[in-house]
Amino acid sequence: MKAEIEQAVAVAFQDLFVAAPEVLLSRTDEQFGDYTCNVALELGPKLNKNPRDIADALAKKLNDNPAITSVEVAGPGFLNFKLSDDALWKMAKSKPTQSMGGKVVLAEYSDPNPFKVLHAGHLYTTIVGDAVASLLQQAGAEVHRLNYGGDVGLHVGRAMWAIVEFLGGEHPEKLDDVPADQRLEWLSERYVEGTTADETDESAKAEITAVNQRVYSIHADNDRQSAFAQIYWTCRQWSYEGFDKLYKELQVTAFEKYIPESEVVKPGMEIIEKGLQQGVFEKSDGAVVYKGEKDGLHTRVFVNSNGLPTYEAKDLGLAALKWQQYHFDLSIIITANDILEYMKVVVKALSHFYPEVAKRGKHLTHGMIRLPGNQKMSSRKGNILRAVDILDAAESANQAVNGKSTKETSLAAVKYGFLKQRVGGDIVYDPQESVGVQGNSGPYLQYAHARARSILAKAKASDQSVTGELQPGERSLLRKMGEYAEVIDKAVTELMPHHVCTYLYELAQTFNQFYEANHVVGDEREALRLGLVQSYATTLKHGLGLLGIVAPEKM
RNA sequence: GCACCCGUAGCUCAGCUGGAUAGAGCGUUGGCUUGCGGAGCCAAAGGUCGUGUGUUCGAAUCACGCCGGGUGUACCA
Repeated sequence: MKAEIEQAVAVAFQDLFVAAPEVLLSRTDEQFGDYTCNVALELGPKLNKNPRDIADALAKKLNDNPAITSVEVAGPGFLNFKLSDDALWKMAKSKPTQSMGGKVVLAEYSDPNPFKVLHAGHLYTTIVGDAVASLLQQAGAEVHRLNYGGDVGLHVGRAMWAIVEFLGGEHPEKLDDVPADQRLEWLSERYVEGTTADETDESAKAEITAVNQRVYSIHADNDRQSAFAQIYWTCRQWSYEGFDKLYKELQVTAFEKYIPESEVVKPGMEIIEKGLQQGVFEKSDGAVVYKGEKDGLHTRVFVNSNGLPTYEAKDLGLAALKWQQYHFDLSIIITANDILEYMKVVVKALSHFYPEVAKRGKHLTHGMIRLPGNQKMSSRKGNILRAVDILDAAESANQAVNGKSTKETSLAAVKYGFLKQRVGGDIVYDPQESVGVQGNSGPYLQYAHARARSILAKAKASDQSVTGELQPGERSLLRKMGEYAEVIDKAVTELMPHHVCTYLYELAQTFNQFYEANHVVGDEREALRLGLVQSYATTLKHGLGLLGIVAPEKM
């Protein structure tokens, strides 16, 4: 409908003034109409004409469009369109655009590292990534959800060193003594110990460097036998099992697969070799570096002086691997913004080998996840904000505020609390507010949905497909529902799920206003109004579904 | 130093491909209930959109400077 009117305006404009403008309609305050268009204002000066005259001429020409009941010229030259009731009904039924139809999209997010805990940032990208992936999927994309994590690297060296210390030597059988429900906790304690030793103890540091090398060797030699390797594989498995358990609890869409860093070492190193020959990379102080200064960036180490690949080299390998396996149209990576500059260097280096891959990549970044009150968290020493801390906080706040806590509401609280904020800056998560019985929260929307369902349940089964002339309150509601498809399209284009949150909340408010003033069950307009309620509940549920939030029938 | 990000109501945030009186939630103050789920609705108070200049018919939105906060800046990820 929007596109049709834009087209009509463009044609009318061309008829009148020859010039062919790009016409964009936007939503406007209901007091002005349904859509507004400022093309006259934009082009008036260029055509040396008074914008109001242009607008008047356009309005006259557009007045016979059946979808439009009135075109008014307002202010300095806005064209305000009021749609017919028929058009509104049609729009409320329209589906979001299949703008990604047939496209292959990779979505990489969450990315926790084995041997470490899942922290609040991982939780955030898990939830946002799931929503972004769902949005793209509904737009027709073939989405592959990928999870990449460091099963090799310095942090593993640190953890493995401390694990062996703890076990009093390379005794894999002693791992049996660690209770199954405490494995993740136990591993992260070892990691913290290893990190402390690495930073404070010179001899430990040397040992950790050696242990790190040995971990790489496990993969290079495909070692499943040695005592050291057995410890490694067991602990890595513990990590993956722990991650899976959390994802299941979160009720997010399952990942298609994990890509462990160890698998991208080889392809990464091959690119480094090639790049050294071609002069893309150079040796410096025993390390292999990419000099980013020539591109306005900075120099980064891709292979350290011990001959081990850094994250940079592995990321090159990851990109190559993804490309070979999927030949994607778009590859999204969601991470914290502290690696933004880093990623630019990697992408620049990558563009020498896979220019198309570099072009099709999209890096979404987010800020710190904080609790209210600005509690400082050090990522170094283990006193970080963990994923489970957030979930626990939501649950106890739910209990405290509402006197009861269900999994549905607690999860909705966390997910909506994260998602309603624009992806980019720091995220403040307030458990109290997120479970809030009033206000802009996940549980509020769940309640709004349940209430609508309850009205429908109360009504006698009747024809809910009645359309017809609308009264003001009905019209406002239907008008708002018609925005849904546009909002989803916008969220897809911008990869910004928060637009969906903002909209759903506004929709619920619009409904509540309607509901306050209009009876549904038993009213002479019951059939038509039931149709509106039905459509509202469905829209709400669908929107929440895209955000990964369930909408129960009852609460 | 250089690069990038951020600065909108007491708090947490929308709005940013320039447009009509800058919007929500929480909190504060007041009102609405013999009615479909009051977890609601209505209303009030609260803003030099960090700051200055510029571009424009028009700037929270674009450009540049400044102030304030954050992150990155060679062998961590």
